[in-house]
Amino acid sequence: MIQVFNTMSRSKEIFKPLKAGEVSIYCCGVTPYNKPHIGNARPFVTWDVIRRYFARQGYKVRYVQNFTDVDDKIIAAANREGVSWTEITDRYIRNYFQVMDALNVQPADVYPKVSETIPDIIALIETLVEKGFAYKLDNGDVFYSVEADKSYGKLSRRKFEDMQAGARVEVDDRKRHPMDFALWKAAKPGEPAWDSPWGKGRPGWHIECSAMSLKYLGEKFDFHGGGADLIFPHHENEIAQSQCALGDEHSFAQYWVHNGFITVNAEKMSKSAGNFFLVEDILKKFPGEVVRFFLVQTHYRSPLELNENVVREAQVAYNRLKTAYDNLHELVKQIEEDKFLKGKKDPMLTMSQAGGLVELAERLLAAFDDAMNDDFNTALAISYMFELARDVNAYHSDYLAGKILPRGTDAYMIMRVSEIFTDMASTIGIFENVEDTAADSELVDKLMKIIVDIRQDARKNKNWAVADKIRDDLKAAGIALEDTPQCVKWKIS
RNA sequence: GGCGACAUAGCCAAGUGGUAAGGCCGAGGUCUGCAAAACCUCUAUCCCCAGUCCGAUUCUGGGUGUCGCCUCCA
Repeated sequence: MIQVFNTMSRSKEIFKPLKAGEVSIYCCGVTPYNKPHIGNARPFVTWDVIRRYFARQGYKVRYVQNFTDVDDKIIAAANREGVSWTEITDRYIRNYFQVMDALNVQPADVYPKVSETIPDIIALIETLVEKGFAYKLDNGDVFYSVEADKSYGKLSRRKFEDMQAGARVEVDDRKRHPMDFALWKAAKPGEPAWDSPWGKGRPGWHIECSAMSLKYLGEKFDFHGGGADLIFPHHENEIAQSQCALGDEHSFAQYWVHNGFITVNAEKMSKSAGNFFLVEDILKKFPGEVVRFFLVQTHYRSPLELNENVVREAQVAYNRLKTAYDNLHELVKQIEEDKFLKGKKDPMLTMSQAGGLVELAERLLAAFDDAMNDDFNTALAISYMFELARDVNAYHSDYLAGKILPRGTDAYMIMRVSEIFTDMASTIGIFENVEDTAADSELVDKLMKIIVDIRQDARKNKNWAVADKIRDDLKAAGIALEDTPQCVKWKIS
């Protein structure tokens, strides 16, 4: 049973899929007019974890995320640079995919664009005009009439009177009500424009998401999400347009999920405030999976303060889990190479030494799922990974010390523990880009073996000065050596 | 002005009507030639006041503080 905090009801609700065993999700994507900052990336990582979890629970997931590629800011950027608007959108869509790839975000099933959905948008506006929810002006603009919609404001829970109408909304005498918003904007010279029943023009903001979500997910779908700043006016307006056009207040998204903001000095990161950090720049200092781990270590609805220190802490924590992950794989490798698995049993080693560990792992996996079931509480879920890591590392230490060997029943138990830990890791989306440094590993492996052998000879002769110099110099070069009872390990730090 | 959220150890961060997960940092210890890694041990009565209750950090009211939305914004 999965519970989700629904912004519409402001409470946790039991998730009931519209179609058994299936989940449909629409997440508001980006307007490709510049590079994404870390705050922009948060919803996509959040939804990536949610969809991964649903998939692991056996749901068939359909995930749609749009590009709003027709927009004032895009046109402004194109004019500023003296290039076509498509050059701007192509460039930043490409950049978006690069960044998401680095953060290990799985691709959506569909990436609709406004420019490719114009007929559907026009049809939707026509319906709204016909039903009396929208009106056309002489210049070709079409506005949505909030007064015609009795339930307008239900998501953000606000009333027109409360909104200081006119104070911060652009005054426009042509509108029937100050809160009315544009569905269609009449073309101005030099702007992208399409033919419509109201003359040449382009869609306003909001209508495109209604059209795209309805087109690719149907009149009813399970989830709609994005950053909390989209609650009003964007999602409010999407609901208004969609439900009035469809004539069904139960249509459109069933659950509204909004993530909290990333803050800098406790204040919301935003492009307009200028206090933002591009994902691209953070990735120059930290691996993508570390940045991702940093994001999911906190519950998605909580604010997340960003500074270099907290990301560095996340890196240390990430490395701790990675060590356990590597230790498990080392054990599994040992098991796979162990001839004992192929038949005979060692009478001295039949007693289970991994029994406690596998029991703990199964219990923690259940706890992990419970946490995820409770509104996708990744912070709690991850804490169980740390608990498992502790005992895995303890077992691994005993193995290195020669105290135990994962044989017989224990071999299977360790493989199960590894499976569980990997399962948890892949749900939050880490330890999947492990091949990063392995590209030229063959040569490096050979070189390291030579160096380590020389150092081992020095150690045998108690020539500590040479042994330590090799270790220190390697450390300075970014390679850490660890002497264990059985072998010398090295890793690029 | 309207609406809303949050306030937990040095830092980050979960959570519950019955005296509080996890991570970072720090201290001590085991192991090691030394180190690293790993493991063990130690570090909070949950912003303030009042109320409800046998009992509140968790519920209610008030206060203080911080932040958000109401304009583009993830």
